[in-house]
Amino acid sequence: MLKQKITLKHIAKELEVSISTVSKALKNSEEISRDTKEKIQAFAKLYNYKPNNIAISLKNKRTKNIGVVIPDIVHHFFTTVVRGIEKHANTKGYNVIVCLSDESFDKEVINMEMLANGSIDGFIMSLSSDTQLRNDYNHLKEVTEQGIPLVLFDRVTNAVNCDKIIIDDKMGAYIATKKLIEEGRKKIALVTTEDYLSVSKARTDGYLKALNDNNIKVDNEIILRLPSMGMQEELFKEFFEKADIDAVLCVNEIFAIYGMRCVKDNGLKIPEDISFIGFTDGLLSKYANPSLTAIAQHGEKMGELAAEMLIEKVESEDESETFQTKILEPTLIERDSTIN
Amino acid sequence: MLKQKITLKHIAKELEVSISTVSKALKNSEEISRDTKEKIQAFAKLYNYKPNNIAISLKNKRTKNIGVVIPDIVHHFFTTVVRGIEKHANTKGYNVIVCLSDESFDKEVINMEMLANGSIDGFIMSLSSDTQLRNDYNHLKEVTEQGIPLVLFDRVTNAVNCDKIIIDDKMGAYIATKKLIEEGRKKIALVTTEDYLSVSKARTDGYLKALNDNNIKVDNEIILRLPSMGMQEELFKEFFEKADIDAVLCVNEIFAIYGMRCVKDNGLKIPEDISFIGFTDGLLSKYANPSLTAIAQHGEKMGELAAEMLIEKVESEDESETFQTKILEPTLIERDSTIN
DNA sequence: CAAAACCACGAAAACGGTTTCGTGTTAATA
DNA sequence: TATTAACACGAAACCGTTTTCGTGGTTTTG
Repeated sequence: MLKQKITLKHIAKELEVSISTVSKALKNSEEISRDTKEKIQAFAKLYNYKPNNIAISLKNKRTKNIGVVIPDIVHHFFTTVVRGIEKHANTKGYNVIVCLSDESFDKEVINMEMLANGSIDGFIMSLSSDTQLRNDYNHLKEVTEQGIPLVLFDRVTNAVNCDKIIIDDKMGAYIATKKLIEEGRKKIALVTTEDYLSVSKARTDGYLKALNDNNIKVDNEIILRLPSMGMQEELFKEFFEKADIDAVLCVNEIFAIYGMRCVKDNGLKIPEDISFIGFTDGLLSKYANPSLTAIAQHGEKMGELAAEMLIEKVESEDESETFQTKILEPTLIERDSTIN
Repeated sequence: MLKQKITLKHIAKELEVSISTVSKALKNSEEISRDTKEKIQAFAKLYNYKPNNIAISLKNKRTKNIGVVIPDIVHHFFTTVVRGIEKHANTKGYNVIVCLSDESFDKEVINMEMLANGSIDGFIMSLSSDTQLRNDYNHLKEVTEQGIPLVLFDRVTNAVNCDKIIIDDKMGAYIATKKLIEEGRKKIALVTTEDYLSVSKARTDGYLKALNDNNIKVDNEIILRLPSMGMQEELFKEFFEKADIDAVLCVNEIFAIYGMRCVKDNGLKIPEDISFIGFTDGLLSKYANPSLTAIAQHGEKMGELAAEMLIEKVESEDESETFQTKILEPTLIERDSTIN
């Protein structure tokens, strides 16, 4: 016994007026007489009429949907970004369609093609590692060529002309390294991933610059480059056993937490003997023991800004192809893994 | 210089055939001659024709979108569920629209009303705490009365007739408590939230039952009920200073991590002096120090199953109103915060 | 009192597809 | 050769809106 959704046609038939009259009456058009409008509006309210979004989308060529394509959602940073996007989108009456590329190029392409066929008004995305590795961005270019606005965040590329929003990863690594140097650390290790991830590269650069600026010689022996995001426990243990270091900068939380555990197992005290700073101020940093001094990425704000930039483009009439790249400043959150 | 999306109409005009012929040709209809089909298909391929999703949705009254409404996304459990949903939905050609209720009744209502007007084929949701507190489920009933399939997960209610999927929280608390008892613990504390959250209540029940089954008297002095999800540090410290306990069961990770820190500050050793078990096996449990023995909720599987149940209902023709409640079994993941 | 202006509403096209039904042409049958 | 069947395609309705344009009836104006 379903309460079928009521349409303009139903109302029109019931009230013996035309569909156009109903449509206009519900929009409070001046064309329609007071009496008729009241009658129609009352009827619509009584039967809880709500216009069909799909029909409106078809007519307006506007879906009020934003497509968000990210590599992973079980990842604190991306999650906070999604929250930021959703938050802003919601206030503007937009819904968020989330697609996961799972770090795979193919999935990224499929998801985008799917959504690009009318399902969304614009994209917000962060590149999969696979995509960055292949260096193939044709799927992004196709989308922008069709006039669909695109905002890239965090993992971006120069190969595509669109709005971008990143945090200054180089600066983040720089201030983190500087902090360690100011503590008096001389042998600062870096734990990172291989360079094809744009962010890892930038962070490494910041680390190197800080060392150079402070006349500390770079020692490749105390830079650990992990082949992928997966944890390689042996590599870790081995590194921390033989490395002669008094501070560690890690490009993510998990590396930092894991590193801290290794050095504690080796009998070192944090932060007395060795300091740690990790990227991405997430749950782990906050609740680690000792709590981890971290570089905050401000994911939520990033999401909000991305949504704002996108919706602005979506709703603006002018087709001018001017794109901006916003750079957010990271913040050092001092906790117990460094000396205050 | 935009490459406008090509439509059937464009193809029809260009090839001087009717729109219907183009439509049929692209579906490889027997009605159309081999020659014409080849010509049309070649042309469509060349210009990369893809049908407009919105138009198809309007015609079919099927959007191939699933609406997911959850209280929060920056929460490991919900995140894993979303991943599970997305994973299954993706294989079935569905997209996932994520809406956050932010634990607010009003937002939950608004989001559902928004999506219910044709944007989605069905809902997967977990109730906001506000909704559970008010005990008002009319927005859910309206949706189901309109014939929109609904699957409730984790935070569910008996007040609504629909498919549900939960984990056996009572059992989870029971096996956790039992594990602690088997370790020889006698004074097992419980750290929980107030009972209006269905899951907290079930977990408390399991805890109580395990104590009863093992003839341990319930001591209300060692049960800490926090008013909300927000951390109340003082309450924590106070509790752990005065409580005479040798084990702790916490209804979430954060409570457990924080509790562990408190008792360590008090000079106790984990797990020698006191054991900890926490609910929701997330990142924190894995990377805590010591790592936290936890009750795994299997969020991803839950999401997959929810999506499966929903899509089944969406695609099934029969209108039979038979609903099922699936109950997943939680698992104890033993780590270093308990004695093996 | 005829012409112009206004009012209140309906018809129809449009958005981009799918699908049913009809129809003109050719080929097979009686 | 007349009849019928098969073939290949087009017209039109439909999904639920919005919006432009037209029109019959009433009111104002000259």
